[in-house]
Amino acid sequence: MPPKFKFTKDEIISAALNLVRKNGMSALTARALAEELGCSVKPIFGLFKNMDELQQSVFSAAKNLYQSYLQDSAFNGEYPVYKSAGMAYIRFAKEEKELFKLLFMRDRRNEKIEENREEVRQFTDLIMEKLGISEDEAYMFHLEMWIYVHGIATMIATSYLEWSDTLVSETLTDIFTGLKHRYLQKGKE
Amino acid sequence: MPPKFKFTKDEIISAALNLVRKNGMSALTARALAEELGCSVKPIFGLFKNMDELQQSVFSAAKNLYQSYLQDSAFNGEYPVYKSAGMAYIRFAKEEKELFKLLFMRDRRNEKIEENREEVRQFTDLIMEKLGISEDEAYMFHLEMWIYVHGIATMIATSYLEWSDTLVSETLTDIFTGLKHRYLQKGKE
DNA sequence: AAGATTACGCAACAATCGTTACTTTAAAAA
DNA sequence: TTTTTAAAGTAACGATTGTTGCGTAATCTT
Repeated sequence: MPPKFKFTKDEIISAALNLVRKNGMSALTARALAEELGCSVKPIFGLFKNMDELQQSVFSAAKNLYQSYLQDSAFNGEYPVYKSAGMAYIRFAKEEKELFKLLFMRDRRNEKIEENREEVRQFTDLIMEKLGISEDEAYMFHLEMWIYVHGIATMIATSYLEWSDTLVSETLTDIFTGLKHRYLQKGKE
Repeated sequence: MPPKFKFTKDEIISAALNLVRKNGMSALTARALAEELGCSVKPIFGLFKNMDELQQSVFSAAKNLYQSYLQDSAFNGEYPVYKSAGMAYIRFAKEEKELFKLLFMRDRRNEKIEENREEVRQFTDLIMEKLGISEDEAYMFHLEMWIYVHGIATMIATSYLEWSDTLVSETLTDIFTGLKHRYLQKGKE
């Protein structure tokens, strides 16, 4: 009886993500999104309770996009498993600067990295096995490595640094090697 | 003939900086600042052309505060000169999270670190002398070191990481040592 | 002490935001 | 074909922002 929906939730989220990836979350206004979709604001509020709910959806969509970067990098086989995660993080920072800021340069007062070791368990396990060090050491190893990856990524996302994939790759290897020597030496003392 | 000014430019900037350091630049509105000062918005626009000009002034004030961190750390003598700069950067990130974001986590499309080598000349000179490597190598050395410092600082500023000064200091030394070995070895090849 | 000058407080303006009555209209059901 | 139902369009509302005109009042000059 009623007219069909002009847009699906996914179409709206996709258009919203498009706005956000170009100019950040602040560019996501009801009217701007309506213009992007070529309609009034009504269809938006028909499918989403309010702009907050839509923002959450866009945030999730951004996470999914990052996950696809991780997957692609891992299955690509260009790098070893552990390294491919770092390369994906940095490539995401380069190609999706606004989304990277949204996901990884936001305030995290309620989710400290030190508190959710579980999330990085896959990485620490890899390192434990590869280097034959304890879990605590592997955790610190990964944290130090990730600080470096995060440093490069944030610099690239803010357009403060422009490094080629090759240079990034070489440097990550150097850093990894340096860390490895330090941690293996630590074990001998 | 006219009544006295109720506030000086510096007083206004100081109050504005107070708002920004607590809740970021978006918290700096004309009315909020007027409330903070206990006056109407008129005195603000009497001394500043518009809010943009005031924002610039607050930005400069934030830079000055960071400079004082650098100075204090350098003259303190707790760390070697080069290290004190990194420690100051990280301490600033910890104690002035919002100002750190404002200064060092903003978009820099027009001022790439690779383009203004001059700004970091003081550091590269230090490293050239200390390690006896070329200017290009010293620049890369500093860049790698600074990526690490920046990584820690941004994590701390976003409350994603909480490290004691001691842990930061020890880790920076380890990283520095690792880098030094790599760069000295590179020279021998 | 009176006058001139101008900073200040009040209140309004336009612009922009999220949100929502009210109306229109498309499309399924009769 | 007509009726019904709800999605979509229009346009308004209230809130918040920067900014400014107007009247008041403070203080220096005379």
